[in-house]
Amino acid sequence: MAIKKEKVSKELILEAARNVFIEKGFDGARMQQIADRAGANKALLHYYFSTKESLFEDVFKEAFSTFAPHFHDELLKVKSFKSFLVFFLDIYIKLLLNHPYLPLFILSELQRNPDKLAQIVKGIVDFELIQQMIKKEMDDGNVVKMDVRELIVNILSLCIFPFAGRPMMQRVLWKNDEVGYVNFLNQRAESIYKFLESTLFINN
Amino acid sequence: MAIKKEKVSKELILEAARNVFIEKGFDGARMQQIADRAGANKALLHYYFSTKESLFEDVFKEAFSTFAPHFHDELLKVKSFKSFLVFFLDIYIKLLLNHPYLPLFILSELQRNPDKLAQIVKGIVDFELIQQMIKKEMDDGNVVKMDVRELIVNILSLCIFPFAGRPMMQRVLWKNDEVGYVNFLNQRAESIYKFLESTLFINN
DNA sequence: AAGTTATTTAACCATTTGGTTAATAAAATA
DNA sequence: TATTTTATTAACCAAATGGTTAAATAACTT
Repeated sequence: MAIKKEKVSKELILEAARNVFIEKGFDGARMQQIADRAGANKALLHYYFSTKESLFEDVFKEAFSTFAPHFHDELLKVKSFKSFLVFFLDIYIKLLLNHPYLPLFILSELQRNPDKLAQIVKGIVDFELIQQMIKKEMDDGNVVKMDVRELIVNILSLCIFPFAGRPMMQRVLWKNDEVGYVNFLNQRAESIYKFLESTLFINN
Repeated sequence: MAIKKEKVSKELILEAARNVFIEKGFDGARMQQIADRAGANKALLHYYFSTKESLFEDVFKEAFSTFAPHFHDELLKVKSFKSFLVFFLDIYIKLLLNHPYLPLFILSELQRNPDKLAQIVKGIVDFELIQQMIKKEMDDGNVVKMDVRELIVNILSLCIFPFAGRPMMQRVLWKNDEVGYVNFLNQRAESIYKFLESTLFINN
């Protein structure tokens, strides 16, 4: 049986690199494995992306952009923090369901190489507008007063940890029942909202 | 200046291995670096711990035992979920403050090698008693009714994520102000309690 | 079609890495 | 003290790994 030869290109390599790096991390990833998964010769990786570091940086930057919450347009359209929260939880949990390995990948690579990688992704994420918006809602008496950054960390904790901590949580709390855990994750946006509702909102 | 020769032993090697593995992960760790940091010859690592894998497993098991919440005695002594929560947050956040790199280490290694490592740490962590206790408190009307496992995940999220997500959170929300972030972490036990109080407890 | 450029590959290469060996030094034991 | 066991080391080794090179093939240009 002849080996089916497909078009090999920069994009196929990037795609393979994404998979391998996110699965194994920078240190665990092998250029040969990326080449194999792309159906390409290893030298071709160096032809398009000069070094492993450089290829990784491309992957990381893109991954970070995906993972980092973006607020631009929806922030402006929305009329209260309450509806923002509903909206945000919906899209962000959906995103994590589509990219469940991103959190741990981003966080561990960032920890292993904080300065260099932070440099690479500088300016991609910006919480300024959100912070202002929440602050205003607190001043207006719609949201319970607390440290805004703390509130954001709490919300992100509740979103991200179930994905990042899955290898542990699923085992010890769901007795390794994958279906059950996926159900839990699928409900996550609503669960978080319900959980937070009574804590956060005044005049409800 | 003569090089000071100290006693080199199994414990020094383990100590060095702990540091290096937790800092770099299994794939990023180098036996030579562990040897150097222990002030020992590389062959000595293989004398005491036969392979890198085996040395890593020892380190991982110990690290997991430290990281995993333990409930034994305090669970029995405590009279309500409310006081349990106060107690738990205090000791667990203190533990994380003392071992801030553990969460990301455990979680990423567990994700890279779930089955093997889960096998190694099987039985170390057990949430059964806690779940029963919380369930009873819900039935008694002291705690708001919800899925118990979900509640536990929420609490652990709020505890662990600020540490695991520090490389990202500190930059984007604290503008890389280390002192500010450490303050935040130091307050964490109280903050979490205050945040949860209004959500969780009935008749307060 | 001829010439030029871009893509792709097989074969190498130097370095790093986990691991081994055989010999030495230090303790323990008799 | 003599001997046996334990601890420690320098020197190696084979495999793996990121990276290079020079040649071949395919794709454009003219």
